[in-house]
Parts: sequence; C-alpha cells; structure tokens
Amino acid sequence: MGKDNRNSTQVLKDAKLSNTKIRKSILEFLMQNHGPFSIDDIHKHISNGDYATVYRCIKKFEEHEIVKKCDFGDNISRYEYKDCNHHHHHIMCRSCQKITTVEYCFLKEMEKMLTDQGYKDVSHTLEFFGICQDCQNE
Amino acid sequence: MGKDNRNSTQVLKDAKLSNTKIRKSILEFLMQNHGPFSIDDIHKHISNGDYATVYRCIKKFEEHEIVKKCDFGDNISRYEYKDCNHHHHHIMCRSCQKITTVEYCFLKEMEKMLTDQGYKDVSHTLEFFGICQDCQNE
DNA sequence: TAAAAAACGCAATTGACTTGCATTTTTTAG
DNA sequence: CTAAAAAATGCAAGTCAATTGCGTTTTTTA
Repeated sequence: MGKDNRNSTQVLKDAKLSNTKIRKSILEFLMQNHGPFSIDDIHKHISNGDYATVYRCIKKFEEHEIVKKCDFGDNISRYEYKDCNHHHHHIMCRSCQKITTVEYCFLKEMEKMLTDQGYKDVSHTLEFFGICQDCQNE
Repeated sequence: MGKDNRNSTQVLKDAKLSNTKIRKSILEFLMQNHGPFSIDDIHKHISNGDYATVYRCIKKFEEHEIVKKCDFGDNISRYEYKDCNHHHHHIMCRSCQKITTVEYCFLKEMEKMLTDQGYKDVSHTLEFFGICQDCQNE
C-alpha cells in the first residue's frame, strides 16, 4: 500500500526534525500499524514519554505532513501515518467505535458497499477546506 | 431548499419536546439563518439563556435529529437545521474560517469546482459511520 | 388548577489539549 | 571530539469546549 519505503530516521531527517528516541518510537508505531490512533493509543504503545510530549511530537508530525489527523466528531483526534500514495477513508462503528479502512471512493457507491459488507445505518460526513479569495488577496 | 415548511412550534411538537422560549428562539435562529453555527454564534443571537442551556437544547435537538452537527476539526462543534430534503456539504477557509455551502456532490469534481470558484489548496475530510456486524449481533 | 415532569441558571467539574519553565538531549560549530 | 547553542522532554499548571449537580422556575399532564 503506497510507495513510501523510507524508515523512521529517514522520514525525520527529510522533515528536518531532530531524531529523538520518543519521536522515533511514535513514528515507528504509526508506520508499522494500521490507524488511525488516538494520543492515548500512541502513548500506551511507547515505552516512556509523557502525554505532553506525545502531543507535541504529533503536532510537529502533523505540521510536517508526516501524519494525517482524522476527526470522527467524538472530540478525540486520531492520527495515521500519511502514506502519500494511498488515498482512502474510514468507517467507525457508531456503537463500538471500531475503525475500519474503506478503499473504495464514491459516496453513494461507497455507502452501498459498506451496507453490502454488513454495516447498518451508514452515513458519512464530508467537509472541504481551502483558502478563499478574500484570504488570497490579503 | 428543501420541503420542510413547518414552524418552530410544530417542529418541537413533532419531536415531543417541550416548547420553551429558549428552544423556540434557538430553533428559529437556526431555521431562518444559513449555518452551520457554533454554540457561541447561537448564544449571541438569543436574547437570554446561559451557555449550559444552549448546550442542552442543541444536544436535545441533535438527539431528535432536528439539527445536524458539523465538525471542521477545529474543536468547535457547529450546527445547522437539518432540512431532510437538502443534501449538501460545506467548505471552510483554512485561513479565515468562513464557511460556505457546497451544493455539488462528487469528490474530485467538487474539489475542481471549488478551485474554479477561486479557492486555493482545496482538500477534504470524509468519514463514514455505521453499526458494524459485531454490534448488530449483540 | 394543582401535582408531576421537564427545563433553566448558576457554579463547579470534566477531559482533551496546551503552555511555562527547569532539566536533559540533540544538533551545530570550531 | 567537544563545547556552546538549539531543541526536546518532564512535570505541573492552565486553557477551553462541553457537561453535570442542584435548587428554582417553567411547562406539561391529569
């Protein structure tokens, strides 16, 4: 899935970020496991490091587009390693919160596919982001 | 836009919710104005009522599917009146946070349309929700 | 119209996330 | 390689959207 086969050290170097134990540890967890993961998930899987540090690392990763933030509207931010060549979405169970990857990519067809897979009451949220004309002219 | 021409009192009655001044006031604001709106926006536009009450009203409205929650990942929930017959999306400027309605509905085509309209660096978030097999069998 | 149920207002609380600051680690420059 | 500079960490305290407890007020029910 995707063409990115750099290791964590190389990714950090490419982003011009210092290579610390904790950053390496977080990044490797994200690169080797299928997310998205909450800060809590990440914190559990690294040997040491407090929450503030995890938050700060992830924020840096996000700024440098190493990870992608996923928002499921439950007030918990989740993150996954951003493999540039792999476009996909997610489905979260409204009941147990389990998150599964969705490879297919058109709205109604996607919802139908999810229904065919056994999900019930499928819905979606879609929001766009961009820089508006006003802001471009500032 | 849409076929819902009930008034606020009727909407509350249909949902079996008590008709209080504040609920009526919030609902009318949402029905007469183009959202989505934050709790702060809503609070500003109703004559009295504290924040806790606004939060509680909106939560009730959401539970009864009178309003729809929109999440733009900035940790502020926004709500719009849920006109069942009008499917649409939004675009928020990453710079000034202004929110505009998007009527069209396919991903790449939508992004292109937004670019044609003058938005720059357009991206989107799309998440699905449903009840998974495991939860259906509980 | 009185009793029961629901909603309100206020203050305190929660929980995800952030920040200030002293200490430690990593990077840079000689 | 090493010392100074820069950046990251750990801890504690703080922020902010949202929630909750509880006594009072409003709305609904019978």
